[in-house]
Amino acid sequence: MKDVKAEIQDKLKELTVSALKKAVDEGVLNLAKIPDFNIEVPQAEAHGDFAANVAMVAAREAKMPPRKIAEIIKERMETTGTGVERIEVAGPGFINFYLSPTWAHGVIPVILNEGDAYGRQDIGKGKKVQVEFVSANPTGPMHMGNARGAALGDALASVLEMAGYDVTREFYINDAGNQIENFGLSLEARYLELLGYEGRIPEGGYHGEDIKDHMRELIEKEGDRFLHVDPAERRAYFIEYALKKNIDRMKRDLENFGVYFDVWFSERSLHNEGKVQEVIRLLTERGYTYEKDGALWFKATEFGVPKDEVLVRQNGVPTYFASDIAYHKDKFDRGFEWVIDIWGADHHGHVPRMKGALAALGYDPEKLTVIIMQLVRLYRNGEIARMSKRTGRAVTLADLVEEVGKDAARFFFNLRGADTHLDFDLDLAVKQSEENPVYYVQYAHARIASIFRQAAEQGAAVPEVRDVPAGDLDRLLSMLTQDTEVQLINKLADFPGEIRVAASTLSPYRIANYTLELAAAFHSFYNVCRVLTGDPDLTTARLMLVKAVQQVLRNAFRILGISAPERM
RNA sequence: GCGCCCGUAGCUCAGCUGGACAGAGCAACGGACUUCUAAUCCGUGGGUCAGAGGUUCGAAUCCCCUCGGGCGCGCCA
Repeated sequence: MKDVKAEIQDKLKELTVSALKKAVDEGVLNLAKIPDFNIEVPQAEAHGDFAANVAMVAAREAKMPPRKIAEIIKERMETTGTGVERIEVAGPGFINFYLSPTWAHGVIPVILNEGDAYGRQDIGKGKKVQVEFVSANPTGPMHMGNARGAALGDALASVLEMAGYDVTREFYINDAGNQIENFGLSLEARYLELLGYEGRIPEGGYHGEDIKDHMRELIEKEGDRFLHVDPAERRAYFIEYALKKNIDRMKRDLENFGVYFDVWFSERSLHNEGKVQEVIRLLTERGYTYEKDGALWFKATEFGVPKDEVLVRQNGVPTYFASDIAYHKDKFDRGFEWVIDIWGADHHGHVPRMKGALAALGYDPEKLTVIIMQLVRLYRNGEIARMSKRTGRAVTLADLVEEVGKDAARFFFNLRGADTHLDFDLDLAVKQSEENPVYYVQYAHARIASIFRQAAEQGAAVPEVRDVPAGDLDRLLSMLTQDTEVQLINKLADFPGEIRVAASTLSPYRIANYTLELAAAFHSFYNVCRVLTGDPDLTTARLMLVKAVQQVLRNAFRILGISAPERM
């Protein structure tokens, strides 16, 4: 919960504000109110540890050059006992703060004390949020797009948990509608074919090998008895049979990918419980529907959507849209205060009408956030590979895990934002698995584990922080003054802030990038500083440092769903 | 045609939600293992931030337009 860096920034801001107030009181500076400014970290080290942009922000109102304002504030800054070593005015008017190199050292005991909880924040304040992701059609195996969605959604859910939200992971099973009809017809066609009869897969049906496999297996178990069963009846049986197999397999594949859902929500249950009919009735009651061409339409245009949408087809069957409205209504009725959906880019047109429908029902559309994830383009043998599961040739999530590995795949997907169009070169990913960046970050963890094994042999151990007298702790940690040590410690102090930003911008990829930076800082340190030295105090201090690094790596890995190996 | 996303080094991408000279990895080249794992480190070269305007003290970042790529615009999901 503690954020050493944010505390320093707050303190510097307070110092700056009071200096500025003083100047105003003295009449040297003419400002009606304190301007909105921030304490940021300069990208160039030479510019200090922190910098305030207050002078530039205030320049217009104060009618004074920014550098002059900065000087005025600087002269009135009260820095005794704050760790600030010097202050300089630079560039267009930045006030740069140079702190004692040990300003962040206090983060080490914080990390060691908080352990797995280090980085946890409370910006969510326990708010109930649902993250719905993957939600792949249960008509076949999951593809690369689903894999990306799984990696992204799970990491996002974890980031939100770390940020203090009460998160539920949910998978929506599309076990109703047209595609299920086609699924049944496809299964039936294969069944007939396998028994030497003529079968025809309908337009929009499924041609994959998995459909055949299902029926082959069924024939082994139950023979040809369905030849004489009423077609509608046998299709229903085939659907039940294959759907269960597919869903079980999806659960298994996702678990192998390290993704676990709290809720598997069936679309069919919405129909069975009359919730689809109810939502259609409600929309009609509220005057947002009309009949045309024998179908029932939703007046989406009243909500800024380009065209109205069909809710119930001419044949009386509700559309996917209708059940999706019922589904989202149900989400809010279950008490979620915030609902996040992760959809593929091919569904983005669905967003405004979904929000429109929620508004029509009297729900706040702002409480629904839809993350549009750009599609994965798969390359194989240097060519674009079609990902349609209907060709039966697509690389599945299970293939990916087997070929590339869970850790590499999950890390790779979370290295980029949802916005990026992702080209996944399968050959390259497989071939370069040894060079995959995931090994870089995991190696840092394994190296630290190795140090501890070595330390144990030598009888050196990391002391429990609570066993070390406070004065002693400061003395030990203040020995860590080499550049690589200071940089590494500063990086550790960044973690809580990274969690906050990743959560508030819904960008778990930041955490992956952070692990790369932290690992880089550690590897640099490792090549310069020996941990196990002849000096017991220095050894203890460095053991605490690398223990803290290992802890933060683990916390980040947990979010990303990758393992923390003890050896590599 | 209209809407959404993207365009940063040879390649893949960051760029802290407007800050001080644009960064990293891969690829190329040159160095570092009798010491806790060299799956590592250190160094060198490389960019008109697609293009043109605008807002601002200040723009890769925000707004408008153009060009290029992806995806949508179904009584499919």
